[in-house]
Amino acid sequence: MKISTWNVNSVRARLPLVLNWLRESSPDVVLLQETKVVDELFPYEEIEDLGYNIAVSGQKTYNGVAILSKFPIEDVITALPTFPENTEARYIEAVICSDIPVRVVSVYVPNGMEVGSDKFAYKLEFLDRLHEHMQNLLEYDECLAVGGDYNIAPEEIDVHDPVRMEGRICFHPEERKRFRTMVNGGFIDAFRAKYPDTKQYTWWDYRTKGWENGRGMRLDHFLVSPQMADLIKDVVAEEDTRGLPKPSDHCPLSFMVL
DNA sequence: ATGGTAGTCTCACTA
Repeated sequence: MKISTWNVNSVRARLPLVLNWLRESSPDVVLLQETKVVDELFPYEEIEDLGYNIAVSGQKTYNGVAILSKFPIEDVITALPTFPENTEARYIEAVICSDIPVRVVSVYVPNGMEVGSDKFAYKLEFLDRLHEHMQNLLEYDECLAVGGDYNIAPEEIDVHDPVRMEGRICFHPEERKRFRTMVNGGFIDAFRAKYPDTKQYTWWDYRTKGWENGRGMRLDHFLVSPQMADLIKDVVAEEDTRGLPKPSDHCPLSFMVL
């Protein structure tokens, strides 16, 4: 079984790339972020034709998350229960009915725009509320994978130039502290647990030609429960997709279980 | 380098 997360930066603009990737990479479960489409206009048919069930939480123009699964999807929640006043489509949770049931979350953490701005405060608040809910989920003692675009590079190894990046958006101490709190609270950073010393990015800036320059950040993560971590055989960032024509600025991150 | 690129019911906003 293979579970992937991918910030596609518009599922409609990216549809040919997404369909090709689904065919070639054939993940069993996919967590999408930044679908940028209302639920009625989601490209259900094209994706269903490849054998996927679909659950979505979308909105116009911005944000939007979804879950694709070759197994039945049950118990869908389309908002973060601990943040009811949040109206942006950044959270979807469901149970995947495979041999071993797996609870999955697709989350799109706010970017924060500029350190000190209202959007930065919103990012920190979202992370606090997310952590609160994740702690509640952890008490179920089940296979749980919270995947998505956290918009946080957790450690120095996760950015190209940590000195230059210090205190800037996605590498600010207040963001990194919250990511650490999640790990200290019992979650496992699936990629980092498997590869303690490997520099691996999942996002490269369009504007500064990050891909061409080999400069990116590791912003997309799977935080998993211990029960899930025990079953993980490997974790890979499928960065080849970033070099294709009309790419997303993020690449898929996937883990395999037996 | 307060630039640059990409996406969206756009000429402004988010990332």
